[in-house]
Amino acid sequence: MKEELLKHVYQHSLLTPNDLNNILEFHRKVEFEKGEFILERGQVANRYLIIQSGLMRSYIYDFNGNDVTTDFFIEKEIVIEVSSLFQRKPSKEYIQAISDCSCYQIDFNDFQELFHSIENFREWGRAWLSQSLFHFKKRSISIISESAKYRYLTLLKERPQVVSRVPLKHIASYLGVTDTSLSRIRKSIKL
Amino acid sequence: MKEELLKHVYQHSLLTPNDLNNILEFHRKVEFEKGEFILERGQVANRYLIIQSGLMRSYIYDFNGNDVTTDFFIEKEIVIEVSSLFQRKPSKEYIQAISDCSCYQIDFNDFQELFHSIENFREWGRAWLSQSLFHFKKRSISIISESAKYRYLTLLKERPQVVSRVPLKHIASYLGVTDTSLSRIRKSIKL
DNA sequence: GTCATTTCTTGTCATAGGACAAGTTGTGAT
DNA sequence: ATCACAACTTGTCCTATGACAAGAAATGAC
Repeated sequence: MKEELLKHVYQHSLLTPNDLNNILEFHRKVEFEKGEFILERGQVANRYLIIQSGLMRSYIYDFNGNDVTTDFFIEKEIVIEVSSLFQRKPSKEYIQAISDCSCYQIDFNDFQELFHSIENFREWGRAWLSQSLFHFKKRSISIISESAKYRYLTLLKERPQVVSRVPLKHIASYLGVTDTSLSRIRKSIKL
Repeated sequence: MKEELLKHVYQHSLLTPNDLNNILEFHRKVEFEKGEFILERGQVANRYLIIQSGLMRSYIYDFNGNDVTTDFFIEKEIVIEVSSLFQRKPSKEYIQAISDCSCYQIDFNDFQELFHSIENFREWGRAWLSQSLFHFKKRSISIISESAKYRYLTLLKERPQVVSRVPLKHIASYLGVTDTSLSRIRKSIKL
């Protein structure tokens, strides 16, 4: 189970079975209850997680004091606050479990050791970061140039698991609309 | 001149003078004329640049065929399309010189060699990528939760060089408003 | 210079989505 | 079962910004 999950996450054409086993060794199981914080504003992240079951979200308070969901994390995904973890600085974001979650965690120090000792692991890591950057670029463009309805339909298509399991208001803040508007968008789709 | 510029870009507490010299060796001067493309859609990026003088922008065509500016690059900044360069895949974006530019370039293969051989260089690289990710996250949040006027004022404060040297329409598409609106925003500020 | 093209401004009108408020439904705790 | 609270819906009204169009100003080519 652990092995299957982690191999899926770290699949990268160039990692040898040996490297992979070495990497897996450093992951240990952790559990979180619904509502629990994985990271809070002001803390320096010291690990990242891979979700085996459950659902999380990251969010931030904007200058009006509204909470804005920045991302969702579901099974087989990596839960990380990149800039806090890799720049060793206090997080602006919160990460919270939306449901009970069971995860594997790796500590920063162990990650560092692997990163600097396994060339193909850093290739994997860099590719992952690049992918993530691409994702956030796309998100900006989508907010700029697509209607709220279209953005919702896209999310529905690309992340149906998220849409069906997360409270509407969090989806709304992720999409950049009010919960009222999203409720109307849903209505207009059903009709 | 070269040395000063590149040392500024690669400043990272842990790089030794020796490492730094090693890195500088692989950078060579390149020039671009106004309007010239550094990268076009469909190409796989094979280098990145550091601008010594001049100004560039990256953009993408959204699904309506409008060009959306994704970023600006000025002196002392790194011009790169991360996901194309590090995932070795065709770029979705264009990068174009807005004015004549003189730059230093490093090829992907040389970068790879340095990246995998100098531990502190990869620390620098990872920190840079993390910072960049943070920047794009902030951008999404800003588009979601701030008014167009406020976003413009912020850009004006944080990147005055960009605002004063780039045609209004590119700034408008970067901010996610029409050029008409931005023109009105400018007017309202002057009054 | 002068012509063409691009950039920017301004006007009018339309509309997506916000603000606020009231209600309804759902869910969990005891 | 019932209470409290969170989640969602719906109504009314309002505003920031878009769409389109016409003109003015700046820029560049010859």
